[in-house]
Amino acid sequence: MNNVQPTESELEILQVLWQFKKATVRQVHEVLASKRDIGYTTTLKLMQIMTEKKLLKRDTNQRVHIYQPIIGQSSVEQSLMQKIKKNLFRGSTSQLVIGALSSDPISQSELQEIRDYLNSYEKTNHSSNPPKP
Amino acid sequence: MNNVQPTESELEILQVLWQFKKATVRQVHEVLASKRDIGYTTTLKLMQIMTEKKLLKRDTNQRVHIYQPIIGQSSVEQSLMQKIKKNLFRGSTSQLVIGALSSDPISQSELQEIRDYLNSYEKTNHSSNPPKP
DNA sequence: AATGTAATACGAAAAATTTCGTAATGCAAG
DNA sequence: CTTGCATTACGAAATTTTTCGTATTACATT
Repeated sequence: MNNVQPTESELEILQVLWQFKKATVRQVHEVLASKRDIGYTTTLKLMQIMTEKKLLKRDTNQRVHIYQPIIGQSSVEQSLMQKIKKNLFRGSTSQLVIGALSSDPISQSELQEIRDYLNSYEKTNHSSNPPKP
Repeated sequence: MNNVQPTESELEILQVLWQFKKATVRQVHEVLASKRDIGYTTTLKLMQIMTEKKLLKRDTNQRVHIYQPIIGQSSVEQSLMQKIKKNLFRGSTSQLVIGALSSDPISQSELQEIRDYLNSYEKTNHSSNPPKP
């Protein structure tokens, strides 16, 4: 369940489904339509294609189909970040992180969140010279 | 010089040019071709299109044209990271950073690099409650 | 000057993604 | 039952991105 590369539009839809857990086409469409110009059948078609691609599954027992994401948010995050790291930061995780940090001003509380994460990371991971690809 | 969204292939080419500072089509092509199957004229055409789009500039004084990137690596990094943050991390910078961190194991030295960055960041930026979009 | 080589120019095909029109279907209200 | 409405199914157009074939041009070698 690794190298998933949803398209731009597919990501929009996954976003909604990750949040809602499950939803009808109409529900998803309403969210998309609130953000940009898009027709209902476009949303429908996309979700149908995503179902073929096994990005989503659907329950067709009811007249109104219920869709659910199959792939998890974190696995998509992972592969997207890996790709960016590879394509833009020459494979350097620290550069990627620093790039993320400089993408915007950040609040003290967010800063603290990150420090906490770093600390916990260090505790659970003692390998002083981890693998290089 | 902000919202640049190079395509996948365009990014490959920018990568090379950011590294080389300037290069001919052949030089760029050789790098791409070492990584994947691609024809010379494909590389050429891409670079010509990128020149039209003002992603690159070229010196046509010589028979062999010399290309240079117009957009900087950091501005592309910025807009890419912004986009991912928005589309995948619901706008949270700290989540983005944590996502970057968990994209792979990280070495002590890289970890230190990040801590250093955080420290310097805190020193130069005293706003305790920065803007939210 | 003629020829061979390597470069650019250009158009268009191929592939991938996004969009939507139209038809078919099932359900509910009258 | 029939009409109206909201849904899904489906095909294909439109758009964007990638790819490459062919033509043209400039230069170096002979």
